[in-house]
Amino acid sequence: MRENSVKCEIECIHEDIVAAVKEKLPPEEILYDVAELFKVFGDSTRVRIICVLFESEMCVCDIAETLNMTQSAISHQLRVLKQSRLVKFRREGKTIYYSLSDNHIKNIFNQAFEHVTE
Amino acid sequence: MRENSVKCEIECIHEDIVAAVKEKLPPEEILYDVAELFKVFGDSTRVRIICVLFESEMCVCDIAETLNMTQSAISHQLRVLKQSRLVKFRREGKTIYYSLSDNHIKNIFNQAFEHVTE
DNA sequence: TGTTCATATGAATATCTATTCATATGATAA
DNA sequence: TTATCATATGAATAGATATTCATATGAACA
Repeated sequence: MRENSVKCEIECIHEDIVAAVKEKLPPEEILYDVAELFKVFGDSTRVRIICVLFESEMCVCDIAETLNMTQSAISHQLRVLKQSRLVKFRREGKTIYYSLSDNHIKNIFNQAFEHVTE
Repeated sequence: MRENSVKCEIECIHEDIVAAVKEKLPPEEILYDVAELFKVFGDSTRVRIICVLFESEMCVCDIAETLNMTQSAISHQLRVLKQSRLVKFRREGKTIYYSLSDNHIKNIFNQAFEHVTE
């Protein structure tokens, strides 16, 4: 990866700063997990599903109807959210109701809303 | 899109809840922008660049060295961050120093760190 | 116990995007 | 004014992923 360096990497590196920052960086694994979390949030369908669930628990078909998408598309995305443990669900008769399972989500989204609306 | 509905969309929709939630949802455009923001955060290289910049402003080559990646790869990703106005830069001689341009980033990342480390 | 129906899923496709490689750009320093 | 070098960029490629379509699953209810 570093093999195709251009000249500046030989000339202009501030070794002391690089070393200091390297030491302060969170573990690789944590940074990877953070990116994975944001990746889940980085799709407008999932963002819309999450915002729907901020308002009310809902079954798959209601979410699909609300967002004007197919039941299948919503179900696939709910799976992604389930695998990330961002949503939970309960059964009532034949219907399965989905809801958010984490408090951080609201905080993260509030900050994001502030950012994009300022 | 709604044409290929399966039966439940005819049978099991709770029209009142759907209508109420639809009304409360933020505008489409805002939701789209939020997803776009998270999409930028949803890449481990960009997460690492941002975390580097939490510690110190840095030139492209220093970031590349710190993260053990090529100058080109970092430059491409810095462009994405610039276009989203998440980083700013200043020139000093031949060197260009990059830094974060927004306060919300730190808050959003702190929440994300809390989420993944709990 | 069999049927119904809300939900889940597998395969296919189309779109998007991160990195590499090679090279351009353009501000600085001489 | 020219040479240098830190940075930027275009094209190509490989890998990821969102949606669709068709169909499976399995809990509830009769």
